[in-house]
Amino acid sequence: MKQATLKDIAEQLNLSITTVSKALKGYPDVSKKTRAMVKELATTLNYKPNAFAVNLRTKESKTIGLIIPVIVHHFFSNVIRGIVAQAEKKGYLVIILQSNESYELEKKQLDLLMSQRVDGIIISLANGTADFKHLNTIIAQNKPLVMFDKIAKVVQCSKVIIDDRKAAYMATQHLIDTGCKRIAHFRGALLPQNSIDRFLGYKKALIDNGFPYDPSLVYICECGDMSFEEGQKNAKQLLEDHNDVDGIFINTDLVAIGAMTEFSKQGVKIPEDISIVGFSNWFMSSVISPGLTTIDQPGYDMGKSAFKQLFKEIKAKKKNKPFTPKTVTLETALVKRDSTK
Amino acid sequence: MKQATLKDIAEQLNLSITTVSKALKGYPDVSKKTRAMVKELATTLNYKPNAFAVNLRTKESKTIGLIIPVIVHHFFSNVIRGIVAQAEKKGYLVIILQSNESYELEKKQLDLLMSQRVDGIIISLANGTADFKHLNTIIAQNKPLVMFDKIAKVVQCSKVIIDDRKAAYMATQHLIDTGCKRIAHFRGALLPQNSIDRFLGYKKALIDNGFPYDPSLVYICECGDMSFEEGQKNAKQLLEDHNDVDGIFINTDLVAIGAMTEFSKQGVKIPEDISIVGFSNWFMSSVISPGLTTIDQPGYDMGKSAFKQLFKEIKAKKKNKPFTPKTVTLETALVKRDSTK
DNA sequence: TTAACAATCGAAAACGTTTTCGGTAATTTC
DNA sequence: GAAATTACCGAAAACGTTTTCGATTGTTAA
Repeated sequence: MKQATLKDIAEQLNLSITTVSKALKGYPDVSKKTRAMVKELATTLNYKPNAFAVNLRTKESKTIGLIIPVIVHHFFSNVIRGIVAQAEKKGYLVIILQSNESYELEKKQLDLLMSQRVDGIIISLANGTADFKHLNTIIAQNKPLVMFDKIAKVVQCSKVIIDDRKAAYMATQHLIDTGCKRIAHFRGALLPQNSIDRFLGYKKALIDNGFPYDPSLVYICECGDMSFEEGQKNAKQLLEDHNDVDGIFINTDLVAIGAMTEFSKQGVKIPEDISIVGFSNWFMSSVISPGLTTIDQPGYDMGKSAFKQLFKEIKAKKKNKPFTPKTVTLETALVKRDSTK
Repeated sequence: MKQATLKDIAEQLNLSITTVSKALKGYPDVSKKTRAMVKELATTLNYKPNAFAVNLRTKESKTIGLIIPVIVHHFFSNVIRGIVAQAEKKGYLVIILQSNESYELEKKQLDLLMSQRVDGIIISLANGTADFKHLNTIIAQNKPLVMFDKIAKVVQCSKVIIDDRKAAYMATQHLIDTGCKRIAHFRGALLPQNSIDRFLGYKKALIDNGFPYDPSLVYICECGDMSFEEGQKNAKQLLEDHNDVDGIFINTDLVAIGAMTEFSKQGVKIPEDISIVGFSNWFMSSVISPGLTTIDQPGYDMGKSAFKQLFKEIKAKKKNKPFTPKTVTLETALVKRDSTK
């Protein structure tokens, strides 16, 4: 029992393929009787239009591609959820690819999506991506493209982001407001824009409050799979290097939790001895003890917003209307818990 | 600059579409000179075969569908990662849909995937799914189908599971071995097979060890979005109902963590007063304190295995070979941490 | 020289839709 | 009763591939 086609229905009812097609699509020039007949047979045969043929004919696939660095990640899986939910509302399917933070894979996957003729692409860049030719190729081919979170500012396409600098500023300011005098920062790798911006926000908050900026208080971690361990490692190092640090703004919750674990092990009390602010508001951060003060990064909303933006561009392209890229900046909020005073 | 087609290349080189196609696909009946010419122009034009046309012609999409109850979930996102990684190796793309634990949505999404003509489907059932007509329809249409984790035993298709009953038995036995005398169980909803099996494993371990089975020690939670809160609620209830319980086997890590939080709040010491064993081995469970003893549920491997199984069926179908459904059972292990003695 | 044979190419059909453009029959209008 | 209109239907082209089956050269064997 293979899938039924228009031809099958047409033959059984002694109609033409044309009429069957029009009956199913509600064209006005087919009588009520035949329309009913066709529709009935279609459901009993469990007819489903062949997407390949429809796509070939209409030149759209009702499918979009999504490339993200990692899937198993609270923030990104929330983004996926937002995109998938919104896409489904508009009748779109989502093909998900994981770049594994690799530039090479990212390139290949973009190619794959292009040959799959998806209607649009949403992407969050791999940490390793420093060259943007592959993205510009997509844009040159007039394929709608939206970047989110890990973006490249120089690429001319729509973007959905948070104001990392402002959020980091808020986080650092909160440490200052609660009495911290010497504030360290565990930052991410040098490349992705957000770890740069978060660092700059941290630095600016210090300077605006008349604190000296001390580079020796800034620790780098790659924030990859080993984030938790890197947090532990940096915490250990910090305790060896400095004995006067009383606050840390940490790039990511997971690193922060790693650091907290190390501090607990060494008898350093949080927040009495050291206050900590994380970034992302992972679910986990509300569950550990003490609860981690952090910046809420709205993953679901970013996904939703990214799809909405993409959808606009897809529609505009369909009507041959020009479209100027737009950058949407979502609000973040400081979530106060018990890791700060 | 739109995407190039075979026709474009053919016209520019004064060749037929046929020859261009054959040149690109390495047919032997095209001279080396023309083959080289064609390939060169193809790359400079950035030619990518139109997947719609290829699919329509070859009747396969190199795409599979995946339906899962929730995306933002440590176990499921690991499964996704396993499937996506394995699929990519074989040149397959994955369309992901989230059923939100809804039977109705699940049905619709299966329809969507069928009309999309995916080459096969991997699914983990929604909790609400008690009727399996929609699955049998897929099988009747001869579309490869693999179920994992939340399965329906009566549906005749390949399955990838763990031995929930055995794992639960192990968990309960561990509580008994470490000295617990009165052991409660927080179980999942009544429907999904695994919460039934875990319950049965718990019960059997009690009986095999000469413990009485006391239904009043079994608490139910839906294990949906509110899992953490349900864990808290059940813990509170348990403290009101019983003062002699010294061990709990809990259906899911997240519920377990909720319970632990509640116990800590009420001054109940873990594991001194009550020992706890969870299920799934979420990353979080290794990070909280005390660390949660739990059953490791190998999400990544399940995903990998599910795709491998599906791939076999797809290949078999292509060759018109019959295929008998196979059930793969993956091993689980008890991960001992500090929530048990 | 002719027949056989490679080597190289192309015409055409097919996959299943959608949509344009006519065509026929039935109905209405004058 | 002829003309105009409406209601209903179908032929055919197109979307971009893949693949079968010939067709046309030039080359070798008899």
